[in-house]
Amino acid sequence: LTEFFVEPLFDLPLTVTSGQVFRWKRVGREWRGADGAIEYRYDPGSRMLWTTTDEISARSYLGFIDDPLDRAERIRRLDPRIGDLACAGSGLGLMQPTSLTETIVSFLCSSNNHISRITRMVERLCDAFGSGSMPSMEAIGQLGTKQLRDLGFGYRAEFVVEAAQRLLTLGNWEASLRTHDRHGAREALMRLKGIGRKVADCIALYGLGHYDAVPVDVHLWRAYCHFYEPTWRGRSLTAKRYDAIGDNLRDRFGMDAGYVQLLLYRTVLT
DNA sequence: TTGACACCTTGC
DNA sequence: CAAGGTGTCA
Repeated sequence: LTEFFVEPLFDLPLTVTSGQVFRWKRVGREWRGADGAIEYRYDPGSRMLWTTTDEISARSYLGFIDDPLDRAERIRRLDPRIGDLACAGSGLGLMQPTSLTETIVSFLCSSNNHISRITRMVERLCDAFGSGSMPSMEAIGQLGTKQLRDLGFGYRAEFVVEAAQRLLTLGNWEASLRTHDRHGAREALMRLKGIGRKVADCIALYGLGHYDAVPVDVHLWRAYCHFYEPTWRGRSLTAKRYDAIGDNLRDRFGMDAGYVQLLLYRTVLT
């Protein structure tokens, strides 16, 4: 049981509501969140964070870094327009959840879906096991697709169960995924039904720590067209254009590419 | 390589 | 009627 003070520069509510994780919610005056079996509570008034893990791990999870202004300045130097967003949003953290199972399940649920429903689906899955925490991949692999449909997963029920079963055939699937580099991880993940480029890149960025992964959703597509490729406005997001966007942002921002993606996404979000 | 379409639910 | 896409098929 750990309690610590969160620096004023870090914006926890902004960070945990930015679509990187889905099990945070406001309860009265405070915020409560969960990552796998780890629990969090935060009081915005006192800026105190309470957690069942240790402070180092909690800060890593939240994407807290010591030099957010340096990162913002670094980005501003590479592209002043994006840098202005970075300076304004320097309290936004790039999260690193420890539960890879939760990240995979969450983003499997994210396709063609609302954040509010993604949250409901993940919460219901956790509640279905009584513990209230994310079940193991083994437990998920043993679920029936009907059970998940009853929990509101819709057609993604098949994706989740099949993905779990496929991963489990790897034997030590988590260690296996973590040995890959960014591209290798994406290739491996995309072999699973229900995981395309976008979902694979989300898992690589948030779940596997590949900070140069660039998930491209419809919001980032619009923002990218606005800033970098006006001729693409109104066109469709093809696989080729998708990969060109990631390559370009990596050329421009290097290992900050994933964070730039988050900034742009968060900015466009209502 | 590109575009078109269906797909479970739910929130607006 | 669209939502942080993906699979499938011309």
